[in-house]
Amino acid sequence: MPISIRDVARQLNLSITTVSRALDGYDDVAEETRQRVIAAARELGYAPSHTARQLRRQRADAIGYILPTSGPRFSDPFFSEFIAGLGDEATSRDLDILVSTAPPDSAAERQLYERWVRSRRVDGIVLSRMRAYDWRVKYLLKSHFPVVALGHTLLAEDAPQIEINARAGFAHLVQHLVERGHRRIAYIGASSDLTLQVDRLAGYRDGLATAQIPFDASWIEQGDLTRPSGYQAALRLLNLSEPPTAIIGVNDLTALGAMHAAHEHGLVVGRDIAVAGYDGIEDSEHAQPPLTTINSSVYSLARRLVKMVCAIVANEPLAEPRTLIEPELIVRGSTGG
Amino acid sequence: MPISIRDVARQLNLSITTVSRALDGYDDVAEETRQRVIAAARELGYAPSHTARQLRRQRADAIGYILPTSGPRFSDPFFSEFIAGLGDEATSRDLDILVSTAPPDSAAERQLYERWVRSRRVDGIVLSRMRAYDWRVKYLLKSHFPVVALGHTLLAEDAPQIEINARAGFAHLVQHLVERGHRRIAYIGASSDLTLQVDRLAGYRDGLATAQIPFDASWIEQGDLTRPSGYQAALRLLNLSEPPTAIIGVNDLTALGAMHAAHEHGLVVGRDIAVAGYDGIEDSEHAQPPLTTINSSVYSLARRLVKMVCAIVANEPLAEPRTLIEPELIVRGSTGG
DNA sequence: TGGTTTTTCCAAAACGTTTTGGTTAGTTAG
DNA sequence: CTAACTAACCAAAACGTTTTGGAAAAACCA
Repeated sequence: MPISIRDVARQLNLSITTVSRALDGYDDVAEETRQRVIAAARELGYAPSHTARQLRRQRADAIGYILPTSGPRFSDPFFSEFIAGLGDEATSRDLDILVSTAPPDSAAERQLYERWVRSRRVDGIVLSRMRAYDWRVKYLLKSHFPVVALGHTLLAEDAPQIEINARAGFAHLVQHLVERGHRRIAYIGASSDLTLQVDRLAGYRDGLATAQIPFDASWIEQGDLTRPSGYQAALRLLNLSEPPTAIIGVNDLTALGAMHAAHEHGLVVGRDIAVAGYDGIEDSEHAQPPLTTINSSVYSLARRLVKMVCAIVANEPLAEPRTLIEPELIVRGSTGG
Repeated sequence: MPISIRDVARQLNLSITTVSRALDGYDDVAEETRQRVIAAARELGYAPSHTARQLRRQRADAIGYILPTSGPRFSDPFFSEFIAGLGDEATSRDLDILVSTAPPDSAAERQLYERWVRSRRVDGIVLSRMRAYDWRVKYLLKSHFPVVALGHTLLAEDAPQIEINARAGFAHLVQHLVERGHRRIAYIGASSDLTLQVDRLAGYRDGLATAQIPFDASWIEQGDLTRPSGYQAALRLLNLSEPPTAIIGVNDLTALGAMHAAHEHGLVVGRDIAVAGYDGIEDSEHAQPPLTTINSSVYSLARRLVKMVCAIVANEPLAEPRTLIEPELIVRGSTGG
């Protein structure tokens, strides 16, 4: 059914070698022959079998990304932006993104990564949602498998990465709130397994220290990076005998959930209470009022990661195996801006 | 570097045939031999090359989905839910989802589909955002390529599909608004190239006719399924000399944008104006007030589509080549519920 | 004219599996 | 004892390309 190179060769009474070399631009095929081959291939609708090329060239022409899903209500816009960036960069290089899904830190996740690596299903892997002692990094580095990460781990050996300086960003965010007169500043975090939590909490504490505000553990809550968990955590904070006058969410979704809780508590966000987040997802602009956040351009980060992993696959030296990007604070109505 | 079946065979002094048949469960290998093979494979960390298996078995073990992207601000939660559903169902079947990105109805999109089909890159393709005269359906059917679609086209021959009865859903939604006392009900749609627009507009008009409200073209606006376009369209509607008292968005993002415009216009959504959407994305619950919408469980639809395309790939008869699902109206605060 | 170089084609091997079609030794039944 | 059957292994072919290493004819130069 599908046209193979043998069909083209037969029609032209040439060898399959000549057809292959003609289509691939080898200079030992006469130009006239090349044009005949190109015309016949087009006429017959021939395209090389991707699988056969993969096998011969030892290339999958795909970059892998495992989406950390947790069931049906998986609607974090971070990931649709991230995948769009991965996809657009891959497409521009005639690569595809191979996507699979697994709950983070599960046996299923492990099996997937191992399956991909062992069977050479993809040429490289992009990681996100880094854990402090991330087995994925250990495994992939040990396997000498091309990998890049958004964010860092606390491991002695780490994957090549792009990192946003969240610690500085958070300190800056606290400073912004202090300048707005806030002294009771709460923080809703995530699991301390995730290095993003480690960094952002550290930044928060840096900011407090700089402003000489004593750290108070009752201002700390934990969510799971989702809007509902941010909502629940904020309800608890708002029910304190001395509630905070400002809440920082570990990410935008958490902060959006906290805004919801504040609204339900009869507070006017931006006047009675300040709320801020992190990531700069599109939803943060559309909140009411718009959410103050720290912008990390997810789409372009994703594109850079693909570029980076492709360089590794091609055995090119990385200009910068670790890139640290200074984030940008975007002040909007949710902190009275 | 990677372990091949030859390494396993050499270690056991067996043929590669025996190793292959032992691992694949053939009954012409002695049980004792099989156990030795399994142990050696595990010890050596052998996994079959996916590529070589693909070539021999003529299977890609992947389902393709091309994400209709339009640049960096691509953050429609519909797609992260959809991909999560695709991925989870595929994973449960030891398949992967191959994702690529292209602007809808572009040359790039066409090239991608053709590349995938011709090179047998994927075993089947899932389509969404159906166009009325969708070239993709024509091309894939003509190529006898396994394909399933979320939604229908207006073509004489259509792909196997799952369809939500949006027409009836919209009529019902209009009825709901009429019961709430609304007679000036506007509709913000999308491009009429998309069959979702054709169906939802028809349902809107059905609802007006049933309520004996004359259709008024000045209540019709067009967006592009994004929040910002919904916002702009709603501003225009609200600036009419006789503005509508209710606005229906073609999808939830459009409606959320319209809510934003209403807020800016000083209107209280759910009291001064009603707004409703379609899709039931998670964001619709979290709007303030929560958005009345028509629920279509994106995640489970995606899972069903994967199941369906796998049946086609396996040459199994489809229980239902066309499934029509009746949607559920979810009344929330945005329509005064 | 003969030797050397260049052009342009081609057979075979390679990639790593799975499947086909045997072969051989051991066992069983008449 | 002999013929038929079964168990359990194996070489070769297959999948569809790309690459290696020639071979042969034409062109060039002394």
